[in-house]
Amino acid sequence: METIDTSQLEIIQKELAQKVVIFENGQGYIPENEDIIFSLDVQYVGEQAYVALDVMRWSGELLGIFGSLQVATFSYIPQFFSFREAPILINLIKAVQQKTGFKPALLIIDGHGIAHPRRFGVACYVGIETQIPTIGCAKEPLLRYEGNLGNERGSYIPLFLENEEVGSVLRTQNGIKPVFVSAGHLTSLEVANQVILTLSTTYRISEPLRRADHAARCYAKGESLPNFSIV
DNA sequence: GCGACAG
DNA sequence: ATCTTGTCGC
Repeated sequence: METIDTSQLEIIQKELAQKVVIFENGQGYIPENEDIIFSLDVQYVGEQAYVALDVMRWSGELLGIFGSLQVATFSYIPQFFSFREAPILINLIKAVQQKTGFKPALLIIDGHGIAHPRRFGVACYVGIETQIPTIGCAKEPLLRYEGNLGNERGSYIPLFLENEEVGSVLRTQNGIKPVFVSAGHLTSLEVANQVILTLSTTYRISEPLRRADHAARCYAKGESLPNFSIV
């Protein structure tokens, strides 16, 4: 087992976090019908990373799902997840843009944005590197929170860091465990919540992230899938 | 000091 | 994330 000095990584995170731009509610990126949205997820087999990227329009149209096999070069450390996964995600985003010509207006990442101890989740890393508006949506919280969440779809309670609202505990389906939403770059928390809720039509997880998750799983198992192309 | 800790 | 059985429900 290799011990890693996370104190140096914390310094790097704090520096990079200064490049992150989060807008107040009502400002920054707001989705429009023609906008193309990229949503990504990864399945690991050891250090082999099977990455999938869903392409859809905000209007709902599915344009395709793309994948690539990459190798993770950084181990998973809680709070430092971005150093492992962001480079992998960025590689596929750039490859898909280059090979298909799709220009994403928004990226949706499986993980946190600024709802992170040093305001630098994986969605922030991807955002500042691509300079594309980015939202993070995680299945587990990284910041502690208190309060009672309403049982109905759309209920949410804020996630605070040093008295600042940095994210939301958002219920996407009635009576179902919530997800944890935050802005990653160039958008607002309000838009992040609205986008995730709007795209979570049937299940706890939003449709594009579910498709990416499913595609990455099939890809990792060598199973074929319609609309899926390796880039 | 001890526990908790995205994927 | 992954390792894992049966089971419930659409």
